[in-house]
Amino acid sequence: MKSTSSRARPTIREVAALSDTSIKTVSRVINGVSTVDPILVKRVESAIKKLNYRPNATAGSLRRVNGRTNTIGILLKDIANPFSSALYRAFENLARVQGIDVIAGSMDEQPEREVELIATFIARRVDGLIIVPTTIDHGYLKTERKSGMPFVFIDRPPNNFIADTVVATNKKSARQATEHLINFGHKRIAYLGDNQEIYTAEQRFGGYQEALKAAGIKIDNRYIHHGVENKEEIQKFTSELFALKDRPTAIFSSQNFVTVEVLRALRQAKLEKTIALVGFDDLDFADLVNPGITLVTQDISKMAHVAAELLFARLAGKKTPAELHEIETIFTQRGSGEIKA
Amino acid sequence: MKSTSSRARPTIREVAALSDTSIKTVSRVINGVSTVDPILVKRVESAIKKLNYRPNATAGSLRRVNGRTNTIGILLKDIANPFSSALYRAFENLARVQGIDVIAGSMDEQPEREVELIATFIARRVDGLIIVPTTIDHGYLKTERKSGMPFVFIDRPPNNFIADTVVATNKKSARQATEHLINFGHKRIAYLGDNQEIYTAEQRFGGYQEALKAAGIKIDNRYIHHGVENKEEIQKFTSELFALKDRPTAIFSSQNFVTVEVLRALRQAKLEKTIALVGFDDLDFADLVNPGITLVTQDISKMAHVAAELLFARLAGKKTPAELHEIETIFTQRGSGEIKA
DNA sequence: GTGAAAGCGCTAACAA
DNA sequence: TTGTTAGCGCTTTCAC
Repeated sequence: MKSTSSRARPTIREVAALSDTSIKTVSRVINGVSTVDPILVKRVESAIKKLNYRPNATAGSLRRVNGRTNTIGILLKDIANPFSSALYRAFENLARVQGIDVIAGSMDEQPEREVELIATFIARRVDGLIIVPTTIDHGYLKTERKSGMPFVFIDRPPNNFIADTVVATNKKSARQATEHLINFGHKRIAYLGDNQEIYTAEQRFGGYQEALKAAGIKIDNRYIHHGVENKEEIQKFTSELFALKDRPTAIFSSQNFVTVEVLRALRQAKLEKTIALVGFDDLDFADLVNPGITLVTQDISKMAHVAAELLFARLAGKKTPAELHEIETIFTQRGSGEIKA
Repeated sequence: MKSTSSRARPTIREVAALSDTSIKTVSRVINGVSTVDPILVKRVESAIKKLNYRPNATAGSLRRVNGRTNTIGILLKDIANPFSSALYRAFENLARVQGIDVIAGSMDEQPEREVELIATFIARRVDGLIIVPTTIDHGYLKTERKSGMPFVFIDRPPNNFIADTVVATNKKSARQATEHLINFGHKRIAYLGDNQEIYTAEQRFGGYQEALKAAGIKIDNRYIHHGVENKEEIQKFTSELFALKDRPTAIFSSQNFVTVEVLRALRQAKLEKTIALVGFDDLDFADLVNPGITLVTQDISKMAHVAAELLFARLAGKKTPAELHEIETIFTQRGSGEIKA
């Protein structure tokens, strides 16, 4: 037998030697197999304590029959964004009760970063992957699926790849939000949102358009802005908007940080009580400003639950076709959306 | 040789067979060893592509000479809290450039959860650990250090355990914030903060006390509240506070979510322009309410940088005594803290 | 420059 | 119930 190095971590072999039994018995004790003599269990446990032995989980999964690492990976837009971190936390809670750990990565909408992170996670042999995808052809995942790795997409569906997907009712909810403004007499309604290549932005803009069309309101491109790279861009667009003779009487903002910038611009122009505002996504201070901000909120907890259940079911062997789940949103009126035209 | 199962992932052995070379050469190609014949490199690379081979990182680290997994663990209070997620993101960025992955866990101030998560992370053989500790005796980590695992504590120091620590200048900054209120003529200044067993709360309360003492103001316990389990509790305390005949003319709030609740209470009582307010921690809407909220903000990015550098230095073998770094905060006046008594 | 053999720490299979 | 042996997929050692 090898000499016990005092620097390195003790291994299962050293525990077996100290407790005068075999490594297999130690393995049984570690894994809580009930058929071990209680006396041996005691001996092994005291040896573990004495040596401060910590089983090596990565070594264990190497030979394990299903090769599971009890880890899932989650790819987010940006963990520092409240939507992402709330999603992450929801998954953390759901995974923990299954004894599963979560590893995460932020992609910042960069496709090459998505590919890179997926490669990293596969190299770590995660059991499954939850993905808020970037705008990219996901065909490259097809070969990956052959190895049995389950994927669940959340917030946006994949492109050119079929997999379980959980999204909010983006189009329908955006339409309802816009109709809400129309019901308050608005006809000149501005739209600000992200690049239309992004699924959620495209859907929400679609809902906005549907509402206007249904109400017989012509779409005016001067009121519409896609692509919100940075705050300055939003400030520039809104200041031009507010300067128009026939400026809009209401604004629909299709994303949380866009709403924040729009609000900032409205307050600077002292128009926050004049121009109506409805936003998509939650803001934790929505009720703290005056007027409060009327918002369409995604049910993040529900989305995470549905996605997690799907993933766990796939891990448990569920073989049915990929499912698409649309989760209802929550609409909360707080004042900004109820300003009349 | 074993037969190639079409279901399982290909291994290095199958790549070697297909490229008609040895597994050692494949290993060299994967790891970018330069001494391989370019022709062999080509053959191996095309076999990798053909088989869609993905190296197993966990298997690799098992035999690797330093045993590194290129993973660090980070233990947070709650990843859904903006302070935590900003920290996480900062570490993610810093680790990525070193080719290191980050795994995280939320502890919700529960000591048993801390112990559990540390055990999990050690079982995964993380190379190092960044910890926002709960209130617990960290003596149990002493045995762990013998195995060479570096620990860096952030936001709060460990108890009964010496390790690198990065904190904000909590006491000094709280004192300055309180002095700021005193300079605006306030003598009745309320304090709301977390349980004093929590280091940051205790330090910040200490700074508050120092400022009052230095100004010759007697501390009035009716104005002080420790322990902020839930929102209702804060609402209850503030409503009692506002009902006092000699109610405070200013409030110092020692934590982000406490400030939000205080603000909510002030607005409900229509006192937000009457009672001054200074808060510790950042709020992303500080400039969007009226008056804007005067805040002491921690330099999260700097804290993460310093902590990460410490950790990487320890991983690189730095053996000097444990260091304590105090990072300066940023004070931003926005109106709420400049209301006169 | 290349490869055969050993072994990392653990679990599976099977024998005792 | 317990232990022995093989082997997970890779890196290391060392000989060629």
